Amino acid sequence: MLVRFEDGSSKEFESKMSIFDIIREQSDELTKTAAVAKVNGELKDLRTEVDSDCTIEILGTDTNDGLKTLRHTASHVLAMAVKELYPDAKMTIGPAIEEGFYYDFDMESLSAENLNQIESLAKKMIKKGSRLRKYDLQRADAIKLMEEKGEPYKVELIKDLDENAVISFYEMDNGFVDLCAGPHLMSLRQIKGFKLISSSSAYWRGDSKNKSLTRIYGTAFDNKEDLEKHLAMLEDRKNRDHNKLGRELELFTTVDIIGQGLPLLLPRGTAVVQTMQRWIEDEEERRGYMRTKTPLMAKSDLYKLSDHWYHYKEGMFVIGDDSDEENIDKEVMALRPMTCPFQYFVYKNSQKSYRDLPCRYGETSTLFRNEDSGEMHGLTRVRQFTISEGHLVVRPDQLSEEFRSCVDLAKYCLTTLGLENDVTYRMSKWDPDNADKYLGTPELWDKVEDNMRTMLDDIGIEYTEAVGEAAFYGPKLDIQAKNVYGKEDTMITIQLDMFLAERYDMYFIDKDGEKKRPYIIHRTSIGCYERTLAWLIEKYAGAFPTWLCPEQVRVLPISEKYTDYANEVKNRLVAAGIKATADNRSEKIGYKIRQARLMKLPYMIIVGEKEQEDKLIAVRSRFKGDEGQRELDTFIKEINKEIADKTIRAVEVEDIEK
RNA sequence: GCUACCGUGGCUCAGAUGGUAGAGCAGCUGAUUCGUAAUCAGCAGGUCAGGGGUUCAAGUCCCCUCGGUAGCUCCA
Repeated sequence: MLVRFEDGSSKEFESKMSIFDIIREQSDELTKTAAVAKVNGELKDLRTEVDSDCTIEILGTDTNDGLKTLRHTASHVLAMAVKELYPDAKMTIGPAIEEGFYYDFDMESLSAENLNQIESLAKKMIKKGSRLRKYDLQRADAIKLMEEKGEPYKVELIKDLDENAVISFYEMDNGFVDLCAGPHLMSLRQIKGFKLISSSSAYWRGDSKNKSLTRIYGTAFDNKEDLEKHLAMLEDRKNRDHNKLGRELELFTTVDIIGQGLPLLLPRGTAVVQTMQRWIEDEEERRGYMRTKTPLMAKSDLYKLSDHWYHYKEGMFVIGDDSDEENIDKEVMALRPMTCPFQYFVYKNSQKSYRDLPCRYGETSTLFRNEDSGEMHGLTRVRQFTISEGHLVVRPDQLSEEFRSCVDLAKYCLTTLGLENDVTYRMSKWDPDNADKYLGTPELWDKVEDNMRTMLDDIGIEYTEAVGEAAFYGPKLDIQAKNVYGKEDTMITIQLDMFLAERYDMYFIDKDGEKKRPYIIHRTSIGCYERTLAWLIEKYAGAFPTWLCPEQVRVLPISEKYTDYANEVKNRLVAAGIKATADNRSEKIGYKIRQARLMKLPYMIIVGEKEQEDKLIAVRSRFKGDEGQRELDTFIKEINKEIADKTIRAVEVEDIEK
């Protein structure tokens, strides 16, 4: 057989051979770094035997697939160590994930100390080294083996496989065996950095009805330096975490007695949000939106009309008891979890002609959602939030153009905030296997999803498709972003809805004089302000672009002698519309600068004898450090341009201290 | 909602095995009047999240509630 290699070379082999042996024929060195291989483009374990002409791409531990293989093998080492220390632990699954691996066990939960013990044993095992031997069993034998080993979860996994599936196992030198499809490293010696990160819990098969398992997260690398770098990066993330930074920078706080998921925006946080809100409201109005202001609550009947009541009552704050038979006539209200029906009634206030469409309604809308207690987090998952909500009522022939304009607006917002490269687009589809969760028929869903796909392809954005992520009334384009810990959230969503117009009996009179159903686009432009603020804090580590800063300039007199001049400068800045303050405390200049830097201010103006005499100012920025003296008017002109243009100024000097 | 961990002055944290709370920063007062990331001194500040229990004695042990963190599950 003829084996072709990635580099273009090829070699003839007599008989069938494992990929590993083929690699060894090539070079002994290569066996030290090779982790896995692609045979004719398909990922294969190095133990795989080839017996016909093929192309082989050898993937080292420095490649994505190679590192993934290494980490998968590391998860087996973890399992081996756990089984040695906790023989009663039952193994379940242990895959490689983005930044490492995890393994789920049915066992007691673990303390940090337990984790350390497991880690040291695992490291010892790696140091000792072991080859991994792979062997296949028929289904029945596989079940028998795992029953003998007392691994009920493995038995369950095997039973899910096809009757005549061949099931592979990997065995270590010490006899530790794990059911696994592979691929795996040939031996443990390639694992050079191993670290357990945390333990937590996870449900068996990801279903909250199932048993809660103990999950151990870890990571592994093919060299120590990368591990160190990774751990340093994990540490650095904490410094960007909005939940920590946002409190330090006095942007928001929470108060036990006020309640979970109910953050208080402090003056600084409010200033940032207000700046965004004014910008977005103006921008939307420029784009033909009409602003509404609708009630924060309504009778339950309103939500019944849309089916929200039946689909999401658990997620609503209901006022009054609708199960109280005695007072069946008593009004039951609910705080609104969305704005849709309110704006529908704005539309329905007058009869609409085809000429009136599209109707674009926008509202800075406060919503209430009764999230489960374990779900709340900082500003990203809260029970009350304010969103740049909007609904477009459109004729079918306008759908495509209006959808595009919504995407356009969202992209404009992202670009202006400097976030456009940090998002991914996801088309969220319904789940035909859970049809009762959705309104409408499969035919309609197929139609509207095809429609969305066409529009997305037309616009030319790259997107993934996700089953079961749709709203109950239609598919969504979700714009996703990851937080500092890599957890993904929806920042912006644009949804197609072909059901609710009928529910609320919305129509327009078409050219032919007939009543027609409009389509509705549910959308947000900048998302909800709390979540977007959180995202911005993490993106900029609290050092917002100047136009968003709650305090743009702080005037720092060298000593109290120059307080009057400092105030004069500050007053002129404020009069010019700049968010400026003066720090007139009798502190040394270095101290004042330090504090202003810690609060991540973009500009400091330092005034002393020289400036007062020459009627100048000395500028220090977080972008360039000491920028020297200039006229105040020049500075005002420059900063006002920076604010008006929403410039994102690049930082040219590094912080001396974090 | 589940599992685990955590909750000590505004903030960050120290307070083995139960013996009656301590530091730094911030704050206040005074001194200092200073040229680009921390001037000095003094003062004040805590029913140790809340409630219940065990004990001669609880910040420390147990239970409940509230709140926080991580992961899971959920997210119109």
